[in-house]
Amino acid sequence: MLNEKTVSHSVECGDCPIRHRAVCARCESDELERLEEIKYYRSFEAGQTVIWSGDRMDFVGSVVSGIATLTQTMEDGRTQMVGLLLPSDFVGRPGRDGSAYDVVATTDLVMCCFRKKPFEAMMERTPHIAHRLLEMTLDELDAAREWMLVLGRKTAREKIASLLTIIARRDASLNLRTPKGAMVFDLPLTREAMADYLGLTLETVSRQISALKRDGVISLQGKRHVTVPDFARLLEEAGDDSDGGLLA
Amino acid sequence: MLNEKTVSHSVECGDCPIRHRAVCARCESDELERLEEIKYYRSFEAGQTVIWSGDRMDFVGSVVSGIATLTQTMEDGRTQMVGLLLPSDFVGRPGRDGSAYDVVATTDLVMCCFRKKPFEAMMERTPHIAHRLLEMTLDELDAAREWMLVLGRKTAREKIASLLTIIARRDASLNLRTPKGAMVFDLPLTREAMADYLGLTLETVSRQISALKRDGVISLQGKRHVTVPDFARLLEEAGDDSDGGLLA
DNA sequence: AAATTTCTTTGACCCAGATCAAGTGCGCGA
DNA sequence: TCGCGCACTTGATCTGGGTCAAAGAAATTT
Repeated sequence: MLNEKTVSHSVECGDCPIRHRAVCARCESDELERLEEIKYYRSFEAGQTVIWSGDRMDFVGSVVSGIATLTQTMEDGRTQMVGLLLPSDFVGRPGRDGSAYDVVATTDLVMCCFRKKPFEAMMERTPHIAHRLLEMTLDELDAAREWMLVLGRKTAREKIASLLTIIARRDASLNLRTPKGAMVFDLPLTREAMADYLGLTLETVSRQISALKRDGVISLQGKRHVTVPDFARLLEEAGDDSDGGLLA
Repeated sequence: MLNEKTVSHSVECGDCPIRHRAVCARCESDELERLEEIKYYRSFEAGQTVIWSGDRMDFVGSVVSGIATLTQTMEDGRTQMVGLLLPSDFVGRPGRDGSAYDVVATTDLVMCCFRKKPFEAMMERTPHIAHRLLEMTLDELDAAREWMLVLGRKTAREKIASLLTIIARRDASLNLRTPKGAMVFDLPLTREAMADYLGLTLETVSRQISALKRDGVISLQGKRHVTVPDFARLLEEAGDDSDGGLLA
Protein backbone atom coordinates (compact mmCIF):
# COMPACT_ATOMS: atom_id res chain seq x y z
CA MET A 1 0.00 0.00 0.00
CA LEU A 2 1.45 3.31 -1.10
CA ASN A 3 2.93 5.55 1.53
CA GLU A 4 1.45 3.88 4.54
CA LYS A 5 3.64 4.02 7.59
CA THR A 6 3.65 2.00 10.73
CA VAL A 7 4.91 4.45 13.29
CA SER A 8 7.16 2.71 15.75
CA HIS A 9 7.91 5.41 18.31
CA SER A 10 5.60 4.63 21.18
CA VAL A 11 3.14 7.30 22.26
CA GLU A 12 2.04 7.08 25.87
CA CYS A 13 -1.68 6.40 26.26
CA GLY A 14 -1.68 8.90 29.09
CA ASP A 15 -0.78 11.68 26.65
CA CYS A 16 -3.12 10.47 23.92
CA PRO A 17 -5.39 13.20 22.53
CA ILE A 18 -8.36 10.81 22.39
CA ARG A 19 -7.69 9.19 25.76
CA HIS A 20 -11.01 10.30 27.29
CA ARG A 21 -13.30 9.65 24.31
CA ALA A 22 -12.10 6.51 22.55
CA VAL A 23 -12.87 2.87 23.22
CA CYS A 24 -10.25 2.95 25.99
CA ALA A 25 -11.89 5.89 27.77
CA ARG A 26 -13.06 3.85 30.75
CA CYS A 27 -9.86 1.90 31.25
CA GLU A 28 -7.90 1.96 34.50
CA SER A 29 -4.15 2.46 34.29
CA ASP A 30 -3.38 -1.26 34.56
CA GLU A 31 -5.81 -2.01 31.73
CA LEU A 32 -4.23 0.77 29.72
CA GLU A 33 -0.84 -0.81 30.20
CA ARG A 34 -2.02 -4.06 28.71
CA LEU A 35 -3.60 -2.22 25.79
CA GLU A 36 -0.36 -0.34 25.33
CA GLU A 37 1.42 -3.67 24.78
CA ILE A 38 -0.74 -4.68 21.84
CA LYS A 39 -1.36 -1.34 20.17
CA TYR A 40 0.44 0.06 17.14
CA TYR A 41 0.03 3.16 15.03
CA ARG A 42 -0.66 3.38 11.31
CA SER A 43 -0.63 6.53 9.22
CA PHE A 44 -2.35 7.15 5.92
CA GLU A 45 -2.13 10.02 3.51
CA ALA A 46 -5.15 11.98 2.33
CA GLY A 47 -6.92 9.98 -0.36
CA GLN A 48 -5.55 6.58 0.60
CA THR A 49 -7.90 3.67 1.09
CA VAL A 50 -7.57 2.07 4.52
CA ILE A 51 -9.60 -1.03 3.59
CA TRP A 52 -11.82 -2.08 0.74
CA SER A 53 -15.29 -3.43 1.32
CA GLY A 54 -15.17 -7.20 1.48
CA ASP A 55 -11.48 -7.32 2.28
CA ARG A 56 -10.27 -9.31 5.20
CA MET A 57 -9.68 -7.01 8.15
CA ASP A 58 -7.40 -8.34 10.84
CA PHE A 59 -7.37 -5.25 13.04
CA VAL A 60 -9.66 -2.79 14.75
CA GLY A 61 -8.72 0.66 15.91
CA SER A 62 -9.45 4.26 16.72
CA VAL A 63 -8.97 7.39 14.68
CA VAL A 64 -6.36 9.43 16.53
CA SER A 65 -6.19 12.39 14.16
CA GLY A 66 -7.57 13.20 10.75
CA ILE A 67 -10.77 12.07 9.12
CA ALA A 68 -11.91 8.93 7.38
CA THR A 69 -15.14 7.97 5.66
CA LEU A 70 -17.15 4.78 5.39
CA THR A 71 -18.81 4.36 2.01
CA GLN A 72 -20.97 1.85 0.20
CA THR A 73 -20.97 1.55 -3.57
CA MET A 74 -23.49 -0.07 -5.93
CA GLU A 75 -22.34 -1.95 -9.02
CA ASP A 76 -23.22 0.96 -11.28
CA GLY A 77 -21.09 3.33 -9.26
CA ARG A 78 -23.66 5.15 -7.16
CA THR A 79 -22.03 5.70 -3.78
CA GLN A 80 -23.38 6.61 -0.38
CA MET A 81 -21.28 7.61 2.57
CA VAL A 82 -22.56 5.83 5.67
CA GLY A 83 -20.14 7.07 8.27
CA LEU A 84 -17.83 9.99 8.95
CA LEU A 85 -15.03 8.95 11.27
CA LEU A 86 -13.55 11.71 13.36
CA PRO A 87 -10.87 11.47 16.06
CA SER A 88 -11.82 8.95 18.78
CA ASP A 89 -14.21 7.04 16.50
CA PHE A 90 -13.82 3.29 16.34
CA VAL A 91 -13.19 1.34 13.12
CA GLY A 92 -13.92 -2.32 12.60
CA ARG A 93 -16.22 -4.87 14.10
CA PRO A 94 -15.17 -7.42 16.67
CA GLY A 95 -16.51 -10.80 15.62
CA ARG A 96 -16.46 -10.18 11.88
CA ASP A 97 -13.65 -10.96 9.49
CA GLY A 98 -14.34 -8.68 6.57
CA SER A 99 -15.07 -5.00 6.25
CA ALA A 100 -18.60 -4.23 5.06
CA TYR A 101 -17.58 -0.82 3.75
CA ASP A 102 -14.79 1.02 2.02
CA VAL A 103 -12.79 3.01 4.56
CA VAL A 104 -10.95 5.96 3.03
CA ALA A 105 -8.71 8.60 4.59
CA THR A 106 -9.99 12.00 3.43
CA THR A 107 -7.23 13.86 5.23
CA ASP A 108 -3.91 12.64 6.54
CA LEU A 109 -4.89 10.08 9.12
CA VAL A 110 -3.35 8.42 12.17
CA MET A 111 -4.98 5.36 13.66
CA CYS A 112 -4.30 3.49 16.87
CA CYS A 113 -4.74 -0.16 15.95
CA PHE A 114 -5.04 -3.51 17.68
CA ARG A 115 -4.86 -6.87 15.99
CA LYS A 116 -8.36 -8.25 16.15
CA LYS A 117 -7.71 -11.51 17.99
CA PRO A 118 -5.80 -10.01 20.94
CA PHE A 119 -8.32 -7.19 21.13
CA GLU A 120 -11.23 -9.61 21.24
CA ALA A 121 -9.48 -11.59 23.95
CA MET A 122 -8.85 -8.41 25.89
CA MET A 123 -12.51 -7.42 25.52
CA GLU A 124 -13.57 -10.70 27.12
CA ARG A 125 -11.48 -9.95 30.16
CA THR A 126 -12.09 -6.21 30.36
CA PRO A 127 -15.71 -5.11 30.84
CA HIS A 128 -14.62 -1.48 30.72
CA ILE A 129 -13.72 -1.89 27.07
CA ALA A 130 -16.80 -3.90 26.11
CA HIS A 131 -19.03 -1.45 27.93
CA ARG A 132 -17.47 1.59 26.31
CA LEU A 133 -17.71 -0.05 22.88
CA LEU A 134 -21.41 -0.74 23.43
CA GLU A 135 -21.95 2.87 24.42
CA MET A 136 -20.09 4.12 21.34
CA THR A 137 -22.00 1.76 19.07
CA LEU A 138 -25.32 2.95 20.47
CA ASP A 139 -24.22 6.53 19.84
CA GLU A 140 -23.33 5.67 16.27
CA LEU A 141 -26.68 4.01 15.80
CA ASP A 142 -28.40 7.17 16.99
CA ALA A 143 -26.27 9.22 14.61
CA ALA A 144 -27.14 6.86 11.74
CA ARG A 145 -30.85 7.21 12.49
CA GLU A 146 -30.57 10.96 12.66
CA TRP A 147 -28.93 10.74 9.27
CA MET A 148 -31.77 8.61 7.91
CA LEU A 149 -34.12 11.52 8.61
CA VAL A 150 -31.77 13.84 6.75
CA LEU A 151 -31.53 11.52 3.74
CA GLY A 152 -35.19 10.60 3.61
CA ARG A 153 -37.00 13.82 4.35
CA LYS A 154 -34.86 16.94 4.17
CA THR A 155 -34.47 19.32 1.24
CA ALA A 156 -31.08 19.94 -0.35
CA ARG A 157 -30.68 23.20 1.57
CA GLU A 158 -31.60 21.54 4.85
CA LYS A 159 -29.20 18.70 4.11
CA ILE A 160 -26.27 21.08 3.63
CA ALA A 161 -27.20 23.02 6.77
CA SER A 162 -27.47 19.72 8.68
CA LEU A 163 -24.01 18.64 7.57
CA LEU A 164 -22.55 21.99 8.56
CA THR A 165 -24.12 21.77 12.03
CA ILE A 166 -22.68 18.31 12.54
CA ILE A 167 -19.20 19.33 11.51
CA ALA A 168 -19.43 22.50 13.58
CA ARG A 169 -20.64 20.58 16.62
CA ARG A 170 -18.01 17.88 16.43
CA ASP A 171 -15.31 20.45 15.82
CA ALA A 172 -16.50 22.39 18.86
CA SER A 173 -16.65 19.33 21.09
CA LEU A 174 -13.16 18.31 20.03
CA ASN A 175 -11.95 21.76 21.10
CA LEU A 176 -14.13 21.70 24.21
CA ARG A 177 -16.28 24.64 23.21
CA THR A 178 -20.06 24.97 23.20
CA PRO A 179 -21.66 25.33 19.78
CA LYS A 180 -23.34 28.71 19.83
CA GLY A 181 -23.04 32.24 18.47
CA ALA A 182 -20.27 32.64 15.89
CA MET A 183 -18.27 29.61 14.81
CA VAL A 184 -15.36 29.07 12.45
CA PHE A 185 -14.18 25.75 11.08
CA ASP A 186 -12.77 23.94 8.05
CA LEU A 187 -14.75 21.63 5.82
CA PRO A 188 -12.86 18.35 5.84
CA LEU A 189 -14.71 17.10 2.74
CA THR A 190 -14.73 17.88 -0.96
CA ARG A 191 -18.02 18.88 -2.58
CA GLU A 192 -18.22 15.39 -4.00
CA ALA A 193 -17.76 13.75 -0.60
CA MET A 194 -20.45 16.02 0.81
CA ALA A 195 -22.72 14.96 -2.02
CA ASP A 196 -22.04 11.32 -1.24
CA TYR A 197 -22.87 11.94 2.38
CA LEU A 198 -26.09 13.77 1.61
CA GLY A 199 -27.47 11.75 -1.29
CA LEU A 200 -27.08 14.71 -3.67
CA THR A 201 -24.98 15.58 -6.71
CA LEU A 202 -21.91 17.72 -6.31
CA GLU A 203 -23.52 20.43 -8.43
CA THR A 204 -26.45 20.69 -6.04
CA VAL A 205 -24.07 20.85 -3.08
CA SER A 206 -22.19 23.68 -4.73
CA ARG A 207 -25.37 25.58 -5.58
CA GLN A 208 -26.81 25.24 -2.08
CA ILE A 209 -23.58 26.36 -0.45
CA SER A 210 -23.61 29.39 -2.72
CA ALA A 211 -27.22 30.04 -1.73
CA LEU A 212 -26.47 29.84 2.02
CA LYS A 213 -23.57 32.22 1.43
CA ARG A 214 -25.77 34.62 -0.55
CA ASP A 215 -28.36 34.54 2.25
CA GLY A 216 -25.78 35.32 4.92
CA VAL A 217 -26.16 32.03 6.79
CA ILE A 218 -22.48 31.30 6.27
CA SER A 219 -19.47 33.00 4.73
CA LEU A 220 -16.47 31.39 3.08
CA GLN A 221 -12.79 32.23 3.15
CA GLY A 222 -11.49 30.17 0.27
CA LYS A 223 -13.42 27.02 -0.63
CA ARG A 224 -13.08 25.20 2.65
CA HIS A 225 -12.91 27.66 5.53
CA VAL A 226 -16.37 28.43 6.87
CA THR A 227 -17.63 31.14 9.22
CA VAL A 228 -21.08 30.76 10.76
CA PRO A 229 -22.05 34.14 12.21
CA ASP A 230 -25.13 32.77 14.00
CA PHE A 231 -25.29 29.10 14.87
CA ALA A 232 -28.97 29.26 15.87
CA ARG A 233 -29.79 30.52 12.37
CA LEU A 234 -27.93 27.58 10.87
CA LEU A 235 -29.88 25.17 13.09
CA GLU A 236 -33.11 26.72 11.85
CA GLU A 237 -32.01 26.21 8.27
CA ALA A 238 -31.27 22.57 9.09
CA GLY A 239 -34.88 22.09 10.17
CA ASP A 240 -33.81 20.74 13.56
CA ASP A 241 -35.88 21.61 16.56
CA SER A 242 -34.12 24.37 18.43
CA ASP A 243 -32.51 22.27 21.15
CA GLY A 244 -31.50 19.53 18.77
CA GLY A 245 -30.33 17.29 21.56
CA LEU A 246 -31.48 14.01 22.98
CA LEU A 247 -32.10 13.80 26.68
CA ALA A 248 -29.16 12.44 28.64
CA MET B 1 -52.98 4.01 27.99
CA LEU B 2 -55.89 2.48 26.13
CA ASN B 3 -56.13 -1.29 26.06
CA GLU B 4 -52.66 -2.07 27.14
CA LYS B 5 -52.43 -5.21 29.19
CA THR B 6 -49.78 -6.47 31.53
CA VAL B 7 -50.03 -10.18 31.12
CA SER B 8 -49.46 -11.90 34.40
CA HIS B 9 -49.43 -15.58 33.49
CA SER B 10 -45.79 -16.48 33.40
CA VAL B 11 -44.35 -17.87 30.19
CA GLU B 12 -41.30 -20.06 30.60
CA CYS B 13 -38.19 -18.61 28.94
CA GLY B 14 -37.38 -22.12 27.78
CA ASP B 15 -40.51 -22.13 25.61
CA CYS B 16 -40.09 -18.57 24.38
CA PRO B 17 -40.29 -18.21 20.59
CA ILE B 18 -37.42 -15.71 20.54
CA ARG B 19 -35.27 -17.59 23.02
CA HIS B 20 -32.40 -18.15 20.59
CA ARG B 21 -32.34 -14.74 18.91
CA ALA B 22 -33.11 -12.11 21.56
CA VAL B 23 -30.84 -10.33 24.01
CA CYS B 24 -31.03 -13.41 26.25
CA ALA B 25 -29.88 -15.78 23.49
CA ARG B 26 -26.50 -16.49 25.06
CA CYS B 27 -27.74 -16.95 28.63
CA GLU B 28 -27.18 -20.14 30.60
CA SER B 29 -30.13 -21.63 32.45
CA ASP B 30 -29.15 -20.05 35.78
CA GLU B 31 -28.89 -16.64 34.14
CA LEU B 32 -32.24 -17.23 32.49
CA GLU B 33 -33.76 -17.95 35.88
CA ARG B 34 -32.64 -14.62 37.22
CA LEU B 35 -33.96 -12.86 34.14
CA GLU B 36 -37.22 -14.71 34.57
CA GLU B 37 -37.62 -13.12 38.00
CA ILE B 38 -37.50 -9.56 36.70
CA LYS B 39 -39.29 -9.92 33.39
CA TYR B 40 -42.91 -9.07 32.65
CA TYR B 41 -45.01 -9.01 29.50
CA ARG B 42 -46.88 -6.10 27.98
CA SER B 43 -49.33 -6.25 25.09
CA PHE B 44 -50.33 -3.49 22.73
CA GLU B 45 -53.00 -3.32 20.08
CA ALA B 46 -52.29 -2.41 16.49
CA GLY B 47 -51.94 1.35 16.21
CA GLN B 48 -51.09 1.99 19.85
CA THR B 49 -48.06 4.08 20.75
CA VAL B 50 -45.63 2.26 23.02
CA ILE B 51 -43.65 5.39 23.92
CA TRP B 52 -43.41 8.92 22.60
CA SER B 53 -40.12 10.49 21.65
CA GLY B 54 -38.73 12.39 24.63
CA ASP B 55 -40.82 10.51 27.16
CA ARG B 56 -39.17 8.96 30.13
CA MET B 57 -38.63 5.27 29.52
CA ASP B 58 -38.13 3.14 32.59
CA PHE B 59 -37.94 -0.21 30.84
CA VAL B 60 -36.17 -2.01 28.04
CA GLY B 61 -37.39 -5.13 26.33
CA SER B 62 -37.71 -7.44 23.37
CA VAL B 63 -40.43 -7.80 20.78
CA VAL B 64 -41.90 -11.28 21.29
CA SER B 65 -44.53 -11.17 18.57
CA GLY B 66 -45.94 -8.52 16.25
CA ILE B 67 -44.23 -5.54 14.73
CA ALA B 68 -43.32 -2.07 15.96
CA THR B 69 -41.74 0.92 14.27
CA LEU B 70 -39.32 3.61 15.40
CA THR B 71 -40.04 6.99 13.83
CA GLN B 72 -38.69 10.51 13.96
CA THR B 73 -40.87 13.51 13.22
CA MET B 74 -39.94 17.09 12.32
CA GLU B 75 -41.94 20.03 13.65
CA ASP B 76 -43.74 20.47 10.35
CA GLY B 77 -44.88 16.86 10.37
CA ARG B 78 -42.46 15.22 7.97
CA THR B 79 -41.74 11.79 9.40
CA GLN B 80 -39.08 9.21 8.78
CA MET B 81 -39.13 5.67 10.04
CA VAL B 82 -35.70 4.78 11.41
CA GLY B 83 -36.29 1.26 12.61
CA LEU B 84 -38.57 -1.67 11.99
CA LEU B 85 -38.77 -3.88 15.06
CA LEU B 86 -39.56 -7.52 14.40
CA PRO B 87 -39.73 -10.39 16.89
CA SER B 88 -36.49 -10.70 18.92
CA ASP B 89 -35.47 -7.08 18.31
CA PHE B 90 -34.49 -5.03 21.32
CA VAL B 91 -36.17 -1.78 22.37
CA GLY B 92 -34.65 0.87 24.57
CA ARG B 93 -31.18 1.98 25.46
CA PRO B 94 -29.42 1.10 28.67
CA GLY B 95 -27.91 4.24 30.12
CA ARG B 96 -30.45 6.68 28.74
CA ASP B 97 -33.60 7.88 30.43
CA GLY B 98 -35.72 9.09 27.54
CA SER B 99 -36.72 7.59 24.24
CA ALA B 100 -35.22 9.33 21.23
CA TYR B 101 -37.98 8.07 18.92
CA ASP B 102 -41.66 7.33 18.80
CA VAL B 103 -42.26 3.62 19.15
CA VAL B 104 -45.56 2.47 17.66
CA ALA B 105 -47.15 -0.96 17.43
CA THR B 106 -48.20 -1.50 13.81
CA THR B 107 -49.73 -4.87 14.54
CA ASP B 108 -50.85 -6.39 17.82
CA LEU B 109 -47.66 -6.58 19.81
CA VAL B 110 -46.30 -8.52 22.77
CA MET B 111 -43.14 -7.38 24.46
CA CYS B 112 -40.99 -9.01 27.10
CA CYS B 113 -39.89 -6.16 29.36
CA PHE B 114 -37.40 -5.52 32.13
CA ARG B 115 -37.34 -2.48 34.34
CA LYS B 116 -34.28 -0.55 33.31
CA LYS B 117 -32.42 -0.39 36.63
CA PRO B 118 -32.52 -4.12 37.41
CA PHE B 119 -31.65 -4.91 33.79
CA GLU B 120 -28.64 -2.59 33.87
CA ALA B 121 -27.51 -4.19 37.12
CA MET B 122 -27.94 -7.62 35.60
CA MET B 123 -25.94 -6.55 32.55
CA GLU B 124 -23.02 -5.57 34.77
CA ARG B 125 -22.95 -9.04 36.26
CA THR B 126 -23.74 -11.01 33.12
CA PRO B 127 -21.28 -10.66 30.23
CA HIS B 128 -23.46 -12.97 28.13
CA ILE B 129 -26.16 -10.31 28.05
CA ALA B 130 -23.83 -7.37 27.46
CA HIS B 131 -22.03 -9.28 24.73
CA ARG B 132 -25.25 -10.28 22.95
CA LEU B 133 -26.55 -6.72 23.16
CA LEU B 134 -23.35 -5.40 21.59
CA GLU B 135 -23.68 -7.92 18.80
CA MET B 136 -27.32 -6.99 18.18
CA THR B 137 -26.50 -3.28 18.23
CA LEU B 138 -23.72 -3.78 15.69
CA ASP B 139 -26.19 -5.66 13.48
CA GLU B 140 -28.69 -2.84 13.78
CA LEU B 141 -25.97 -0.35 12.88
CA ASP B 142 -25.20 -2.35 9.74
CA ALA B 143 -28.89 -2.44 8.87
CA ALA B 144 -29.16 1.31 9.40
CA ARG B 145 -26.20 1.90 7.10
CA GLU B 146 -27.67 -0.38 4.46
CA TRP B 147 -30.81 1.70 4.74
CA MET B 148 -28.84 4.92 4.29
CA LEU B 149 -27.83 3.66 0.85
CA VAL B 150 -31.46 2.93 0.05
CA LEU B 151 -32.59 6.38 1.18
CA GLY B 152 -29.76 8.32 -0.39
CA ARG B 153 -29.20 6.65 -3.72
CA LYS B 154 -31.93 4.29 -4.82
CA THR B 155 -34.86 5.06 -7.13
CA ALA B 156 -38.44 4.69 -5.95
CA ARG B 157 -38.76 1.32 -7.67
CA GLU B 158 -35.51 0.07 -6.13
CA LYS B 159 -36.64 1.32 -2.73
CA ILE B 160 -39.86 -0.69 -2.87
CA ALA B 161 -38.02 -3.76 -4.09
CA SER B 162 -35.46 -3.31 -1.28
CA LEU B 163 -38.18 -3.13 1.35
CA LEU B 164 -39.87 -6.25 -0.02
CA THR B 165 -36.53 -8.04 0.04
CA ILE B 166 -36.00 -7.16 3.68
CA ILE B 167 -39.45 -8.23 4.76
CA ALA B 168 -39.21 -11.45 2.76
CA ARG B 169 -35.81 -12.24 4.23
CA ARG B 170 -36.78 -11.58 7.82
CA ASP B 171 -40.00 -13.50 7.38
CA ALA B 172 -38.03 -16.43 5.98
CA SER B 173 -35.45 -16.37 8.74
CA LEU B 174 -38.19 -16.28 11.37
CA ASN B 175 -39.67 -19.41 9.80
CA LEU B 176 -36.22 -20.93 9.29
CA ARG B 177 -36.38 -21.01 5.53
CA THR B 178 -33.83 -19.83 2.99
CA PRO B 179 -34.86 -16.84 0.88
CA LYS B 180 -34.92 -18.13 -2.69
CA GLY B 181 -37.21 -19.14 -5.50
CA ALA B 182 -40.87 -18.41 -4.80
CA MET B 183 -41.86 -16.67 -1.59
CA VAL B 184 -45.15 -15.65 -0.02
CA PHE B 185 -45.61 -13.23 2.86
CA ASP B 186 -47.78 -10.46 4.28
CA LEU B 187 -46.89 -6.81 4.25
CA PRO B 188 -47.02 -5.72 7.87
CA LEU B 189 -47.12 -2.04 6.90
CA THR B 190 -49.64 0.34 5.34
CA ARG B 191 -48.66 2.20 2.18
CA GLU B 192 -48.11 5.27 4.33
CA ALA B 193 -45.78 3.42 6.73
CA MET B 194 -43.83 2.08 3.75
CA ALA B 195 -43.56 5.63 2.44
CA ASP B 196 -42.25 6.79 5.81
CA TYR B 197 -39.70 4.03 5.76
CA LEU B 198 -38.56 4.77 2.22
CA GLY B 199 -38.60 8.55 2.17
CA LEU B 200 -41.38 8.58 -0.43
CA THR B 201 -45.03 9.65 -0.58
CA LEU B 202 -47.74 7.05 -0.24
CA GLU B 203 -48.88 7.76 -3.81
CA THR B 204 -45.45 6.89 -5.16
CA VAL B 205 -45.39 3.70 -3.08
CA SER B 206 -48.74 2.70 -4.51
CA ARG B 207 -47.69 3.46 -8.08
CA GLN B 208 -44.43 1.53 -7.81
CA ILE B 209 -46.15 -1.48 -6.28
CA SER B 210 -48.60 -1.41 -9.18
CA ALA B 211 -45.67 -1.20 -11.58
CA LEU B 212 -43.87 -4.18 -10.02
CA LYS B 213 -47.14 -6.10 -10.22
CA ARG B 214 -47.66 -5.10 -13.85
CA ASP B 215 -44.11 -6.23 -14.65
CA GLY B 216 -44.61 -9.60 -12.98
CA VAL B 217 -42.01 -9.08 -10.26
CA ILE B 218 -44.67 -9.63 -7.61
CA SER B 219 -48.36 -10.49 -7.48
CA LEU B 220 -50.88 -9.46 -4.86
CA GLN B 221 -53.77 -11.29 -3.23
CA GLY B 222 -55.66 -8.46 -1.62
CA LYS B 223 -53.67 -5.38 -0.66
CA ARG B 224 -51.28 -6.95 1.76
CA HIS B 225 -50.56 -10.55 0.75
CA VAL B 226 -47.57 -10.73 -1.59
CA THR B 227 -46.25 -13.52 -3.78
CA VAL B 228 -42.75 -13.23 -5.18
CA PRO B 229 -42.40 -15.80 -7.96
CA ASP B 230 -38.65 -15.29 -8.33
CA PHE B 231 -36.66 -13.90 -5.43
CA ALA B 232 -33.52 -13.41 -7.53
CA ARG B 233 -35.49 -11.15 -9.87
CA LEU B 234 -36.66 -9.09 -6.91
CA LEU B 235 -33.07 -8.74 -5.71
CA GLU B 236 -32.09 -7.49 -9.15
CA GLU B 237 -34.84 -4.90 -9.02
CA ALA B 238 -33.56 -3.79 -5.61
CA GLY B 239 -30.18 -3.03 -7.16
CA ASP B 240 -28.38 -5.21 -4.63
CA ASP B 241 -25.44 -7.24 -5.79
CA SER B 242 -26.59 -10.77 -6.30
CA ASP B 243 -25.30 -12.30 -3.07
CA GLY B 244 -26.48 -9.38 -1.00
CA GLY B 245 -24.84 -10.66 2.13
CA LEU B 246 -21.97 -9.49 4.26
CA LEU B 247 -19.21 -11.91 4.99
CA ALA B 248 -19.59 -13.66 8.30
C1' DA C 1 -77.76 -2.72 4.75
C1' DA C 2 -76.60 1.93 4.73
C1' DA C 3 -73.30 5.24 6.30
C1' DT C 4 -68.84 6.52 7.75
C1' DT C 5 -64.06 5.98 7.95
C1' DT C 6 -59.71 4.27 6.53
C1' DC C 7 -56.70 2.56 3.08
C1' DT C 8 -55.54 2.43 -1.60
C1' DT C 9 -55.33 3.50 -6.52
C1' DT C 10 -55.04 6.44 -10.44
C1' DG C 11 -54.78 10.78 -13.11
C1' DA C 12 -53.01 15.54 -14.27
C1' DC C 13 -49.71 18.76 -13.44
C1' DC C 14 -45.53 20.83 -11.35
C1' DC C 15 -41.02 21.56 -9.37
C1' DA C 16 -36.61 20.40 -6.81
C1' DG C 17 -32.84 18.43 -7.94
C1' DA C 18 -30.44 15.60 -11.67
C1' DT C 19 -28.03 15.83 -15.92
C1' DC C 20 -25.35 17.84 -19.43
C1' DA C 21 -22.18 21.36 -20.55
C1' DA C 22 -19.16 25.32 -20.17
C1' DG C 23 -16.25 27.84 -17.66
C1' DT C 24 -13.23 29.73 -13.46
C1' DG C 25 -9.49 29.69 -10.35
C1' DC C 26 -5.95 27.75 -7.74
C1' DG C 27 -1.88 24.81 -6.74
C1' DC C 28 1.90 22.37 -8.47
C1' DG C 29 5.45 20.37 -11.28
C1' DA C 30 8.43 21.31 -15.30
C1' DT D 1 6.49 31.42 -15.92
C1' DC D 2 3.75 28.46 -18.15
C1' DG D 3 0.47 24.95 -18.51
C1' DC D 4 -1.82 21.12 -16.73
C1' DG D 5 -5.10 19.01 -13.52
C1' DC D 6 -8.22 19.15 -10.06
C1' DA D 7 -11.86 21.15 -7.33
C1' DC D 8 -15.37 24.06 -7.81
C1' DT D 9 -19.06 27.21 -9.88
C1' DT D 10 -22.70 28.41 -12.87
C1' DG D 11 -26.03 27.96 -16.66
C1' DA D 12 -29.62 25.44 -19.47
C1' DT D 13 -32.57 21.80 -19.75
C1' DC D 14 -34.85 17.51 -18.36
C1' DT D 15 -37.34 14.29 -15.37
C1' DG D 16 -38.58 11.37 -11.27
C1' DG D 17 -41.20 11.85 -7.79
C1' DG D 18 -44.10 15.26 -5.26
C1' DT D 19 -48.58 17.63 -4.99
C1' DC D 20 -53.32 18.13 -5.64
C1' DA D 21 -57.57 15.97 -6.72
C1' DA D 22 -60.93 12.39 -7.33
C1' DA D 23 -62.70 8.15 -6.79
C1' DG D 24 -62.75 2.94 -5.77
C1' DA D 25 -62.50 -0.85 -2.18
C1' DA D 26 -62.50 -2.73 2.57
C1' DA D 27 -63.42 -2.50 7.14
C1' DT D 28 -66.20 -0.65 10.99
C1' DT D 29 -70.10 1.59 12.97
C1' DT D 30 -74.97 2.57 13.31
